[in-house]
Amino acid sequence: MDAGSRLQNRTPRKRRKMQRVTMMDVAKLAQVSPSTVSLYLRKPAAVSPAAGQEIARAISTLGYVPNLVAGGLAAASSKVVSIIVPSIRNAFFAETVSTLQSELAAEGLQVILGHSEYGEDQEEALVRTALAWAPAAVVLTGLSHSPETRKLLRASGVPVVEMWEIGGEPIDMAVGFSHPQVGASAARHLLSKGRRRVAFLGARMQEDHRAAKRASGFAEEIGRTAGTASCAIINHPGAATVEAGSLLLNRAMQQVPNLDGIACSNDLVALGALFECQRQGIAVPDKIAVVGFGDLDFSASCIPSLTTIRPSGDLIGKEVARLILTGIDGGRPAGASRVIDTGHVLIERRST
Amino acid sequence: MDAGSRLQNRTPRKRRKMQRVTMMDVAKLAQVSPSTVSLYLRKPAAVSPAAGQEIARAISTLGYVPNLVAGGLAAASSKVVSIIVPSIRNAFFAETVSTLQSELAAEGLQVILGHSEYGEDQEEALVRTALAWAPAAVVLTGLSHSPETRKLLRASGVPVVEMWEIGGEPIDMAVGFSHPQVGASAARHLLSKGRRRVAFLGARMQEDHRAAKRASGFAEEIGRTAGTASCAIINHPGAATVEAGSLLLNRAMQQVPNLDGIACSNDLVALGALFECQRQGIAVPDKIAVVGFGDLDFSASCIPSLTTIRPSGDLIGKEVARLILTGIDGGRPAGASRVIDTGHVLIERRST
DNA sequence: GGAGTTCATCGTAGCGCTATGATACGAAAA
DNA sequence: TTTTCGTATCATAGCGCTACGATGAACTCC
Repeated sequence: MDAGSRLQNRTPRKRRKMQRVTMMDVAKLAQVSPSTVSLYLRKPAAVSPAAGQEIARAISTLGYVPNLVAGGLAAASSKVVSIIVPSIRNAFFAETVSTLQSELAAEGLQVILGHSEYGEDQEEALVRTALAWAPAAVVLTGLSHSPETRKLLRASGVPVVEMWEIGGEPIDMAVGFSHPQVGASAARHLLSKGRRRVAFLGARMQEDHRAAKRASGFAEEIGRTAGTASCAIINHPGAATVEAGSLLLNRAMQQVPNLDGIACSNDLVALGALFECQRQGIAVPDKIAVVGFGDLDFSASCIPSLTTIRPSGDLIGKEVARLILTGIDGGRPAGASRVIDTGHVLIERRST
Repeated sequence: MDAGSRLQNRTPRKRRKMQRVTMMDVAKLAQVSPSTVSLYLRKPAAVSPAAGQEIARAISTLGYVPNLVAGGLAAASSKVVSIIVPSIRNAFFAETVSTLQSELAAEGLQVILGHSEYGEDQEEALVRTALAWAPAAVVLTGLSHSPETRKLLRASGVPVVEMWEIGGEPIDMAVGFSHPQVGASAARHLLSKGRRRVAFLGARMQEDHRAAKRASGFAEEIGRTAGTASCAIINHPGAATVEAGSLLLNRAMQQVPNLDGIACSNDLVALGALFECQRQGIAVPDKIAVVGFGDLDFSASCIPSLTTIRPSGDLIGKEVARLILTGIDGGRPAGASRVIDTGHVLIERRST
């Protein structure tokens, strides 16, 4: 078949003609070109007030909603930030994501959420789909990722922020604090209260590397002063819950005779330990001092109120947002400012 | 200037040539056409095993990541579900979102998250941007929305699921339970325990309409048996926290002499009340019985363990996912199945 | 008055993919 | 042998928008 006949029987195939209102419709009604409408939408100051008003009127008359998918394709970068956290059920990450979402939304960026359930393979899959959106940035939790994940992200050229942990080599940028130092702070605090027979109660530490690092920071600091013999690290394979706290306390008491202080990887665990002490009539802090981590909602109000370490998930969210936004505005921060230490604060209350 | 010269000085403008690996590159390497690659990616069974293998090899060699933005534009519907909740810090919604995200991710759908902070205007803005993504579905919380929000969503033709509440006219589909009935259940339970001088402790009830409905359901049921005189509804303008629970309990005791039972709009509030009782030496449940709502992590473990109502945020998430997925597969459910009642369960523990 | 300089606006080529209908090629049926 | 049918593959027209460069008109400056 020759080109002629091929051309001949080419029929203009019709496509599901969306009756979506397009920018073209707005342009026609406002008597300007589509480019002007696009320009108005992106930088209103660049079009004349007269035209601007006309366009605004047309938009509201037609109920025009811009198609960000098309915009993203044309601009080769969508107004999307992909956030991957281990679990959104975790109050820490919920707080960070919440703050981050607010800050980014204020600049017209959407948040796409994924959770990895502490699995590196799952994280890798999430990163893969995340990149498929040509996102403005990708936010990951922690510094431990599969080599493939790092490769993918590096190759993509997309700004990457790793949050909730510093102290290693970030892929691109990092915002967080040092987990070993958190453990050490807890240890020093217990030591300062004269405790020498202590334990660290953690949950899911095979997968939650950050919790594991808090534990080893704790053990190291204790070892320096009191010797390792009197420091146990107890792990609960399941999630960090109040119930896990009860179980862990009992195991700790078995393992460390005359236990007089515990640090918990999470305030929920600490609360569980507190409840268990109450149930067994163990005086807190007289007999056992308790330090938590997270400064959750209830920590100031429980009985006794909980000494804990506040990591400021909120501040992390804000800093991540700042990093992303300055990154998008052009100059990506270089050098030292690529890693931000948000620190941690020990809040002393009645439980120690 | 005539058309000729216009044509003449048209230079092929170069555009920031992304060196992104495209489907075309894969096609070239695999010696097939781009359509075949696309087809393989969408329905692998439709291409021959030989071609499929060749394509798979090319994809992995090049590290090809499909561009979902382009795909979404071409297919006129992106693989995105937009979820809008009042607050992700709230454990209820965190649970639902988490479940929903997992279920949808399994089908290749992404979740875009927004939170409205209980503001209808903010919700409207979120819906507007959500629609700009041509999402596969939009998920909202509750049945109360601004008229403009309803109009936008109806006009868009996008499947809409409203969750966490039923008992009104949904925009499209709804999954949840009746909040007045939850209040009534709590009331009946307290009445069955012989309590007659009761209060409902709520937070943020101006904005949180669902909490307000639980309160009025509670008051109504109490009024039917014990008369309204002995039932107070106390509201805390701030968020539903443990601390609010303490404050609210004190106000309730002032307002209702010989208070002997409380229902709380949230387990955190109940926990605060429990702590306050402990602090003041008020016996629970002997003197005051406490019913919560939510069955949060700590509710089974606290002292005394908390009688509460479980709304199953998890189940809601699953059902919403099911509705969305069947909707996408073609036939949108009609009639009664557009509203799913996930019910609620009262879990009796030691606090009553 | 002519040459520059702004400034607002416009025309249109892609962005990378999917959907549509066409087509090539065997196998089965006539 | 011819016709029909099915299957695998292909070519290409958009999807709706943004970015690029062009075009005039209005000003400014010698």
